[in-house]
Amino acid sequence: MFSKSCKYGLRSVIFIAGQAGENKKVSLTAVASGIDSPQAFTAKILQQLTKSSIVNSTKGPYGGFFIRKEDLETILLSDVVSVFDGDSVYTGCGLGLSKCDAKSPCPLHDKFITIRANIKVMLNSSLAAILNSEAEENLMFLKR
Amino acid sequence: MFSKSCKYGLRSVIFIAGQAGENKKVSLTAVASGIDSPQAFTAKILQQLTKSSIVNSTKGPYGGFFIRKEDLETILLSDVVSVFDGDSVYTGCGLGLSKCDAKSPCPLHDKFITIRANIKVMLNSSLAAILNSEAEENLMFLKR
DNA sequence: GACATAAAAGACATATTTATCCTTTTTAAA
DNA sequence: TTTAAAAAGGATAAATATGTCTTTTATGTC
Ligand code: SF4
Ligand code: SF4
Repeated sequence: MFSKSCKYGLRSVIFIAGQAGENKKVSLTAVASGIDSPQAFTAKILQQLTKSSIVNSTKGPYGGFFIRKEDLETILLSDVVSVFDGDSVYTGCGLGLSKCDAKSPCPLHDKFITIRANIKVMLNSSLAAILNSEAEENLMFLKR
Repeated sequence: MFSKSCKYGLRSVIFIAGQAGENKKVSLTAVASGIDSPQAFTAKILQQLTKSSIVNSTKGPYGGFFIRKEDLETILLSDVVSVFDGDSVYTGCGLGLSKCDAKSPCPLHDKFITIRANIKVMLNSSLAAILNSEAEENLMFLKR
C-alpha cells in the first residue's frame, strides 16, 4: 500500500505530533526509539519531512523536531503520504496499466474506484483527528 | 498496492483466460505482446504461474500456455495475487506496524478494515466473472 | 531418429529501495 | 570563547525488485 519510507514517515509525524502539547521538541533518538525504527534511516525520513516543512526543526543543544500546536488541524495524512509516495495512491492502477480510461474501463474499474475513495477518506484525517481518537499519550501502538 | 510482478501476473492470467474458449494455447510471445510487457520477464512470471498450477503449459511445437475452460470459475484473482505478493494485502499494516491488535487498535484501524474488505471483495472475482463483464474478446484494455 | 519449436531453468545484469556511516554545520549553554 | 548537542548532508552498502540472456528439456513433425 505505502512504501516503507512512507510508513516510517507517518509514524514519525504522529509521534512528533503527540508531543506538540507544550511545543516540546524531540530528538532523532527519541523519534527512532518512539516508533521503533532504524535511527540512521529515520534521520533521512525526518530530513524529507522538514524540507517539505511538515515538521520543523532546530539544531544545536535543546534542539530537535517539533510540530506547532496550531498546525495539527491543518496537516493531513495525505500531506505526509504525498511527500514519500507522491500521488501513486490515487493514480496507480491495480493492473499496472498506464491509463485508466473511464470510457472503456477495465473490469475492475468500479471496485478500484471504491477502494481509492476509501483510501482518500482515510488520508483526509488531520493529525488532530488522529490524536483525539486515542486516549492521552497512549501512542504505544506506534512501536508495535 | 500490488507489486509489478503481480500486476503482470494478473494481466497475463486474464489474457490467457480470454483465449480459453477453444482450449487454445498461447505462446510466450503472444502473451507478452498481448499485455504489452517485457517478454523475458514475462517468461518468469508465467513460470511462477505454472509452478503454482494456475496456468498449464506444454512444451514443444504447438505448445504454449493455457487455462482450461472449466477452471475459469474456480480460479480467483486472489489466487494470482497470493502467488506474487503472498498475503501482504490482508495482513500488511498501513503504518508498517508488525501487529494489528484489534483490542488496542491504532487510530486508522477501522478505516483500514474497510479498505481491506473492499480489496477482498475485488479479489474474490473469478476469471469467468472478469471475462463476462467485458464484451467478447475486447481485452484491449490489457495493453494500455 | 533427426529436426524444429517452444517452455523450463538458471545464471547474469540493472534499478530501486532501504539502511548505515561519517563529516559538516548550526546553535545554545557554560 | 569554548564546548557539546543536535540536525543536515554526502558517500556508501545491503537488500529487493525488476529485467535479460543462455542453456536445457520436452514434444510434435517429418
Ligand atoms: S480501473 Fe482498470 S484501468 Fe483504471 S486504474 Fe483500475 S485497473 Fe487500471
Ligand atoms: S489498524 Fe493500525 S495496527 Fe492494524 S493494520 Fe492498520 S495501521 Fe496497523
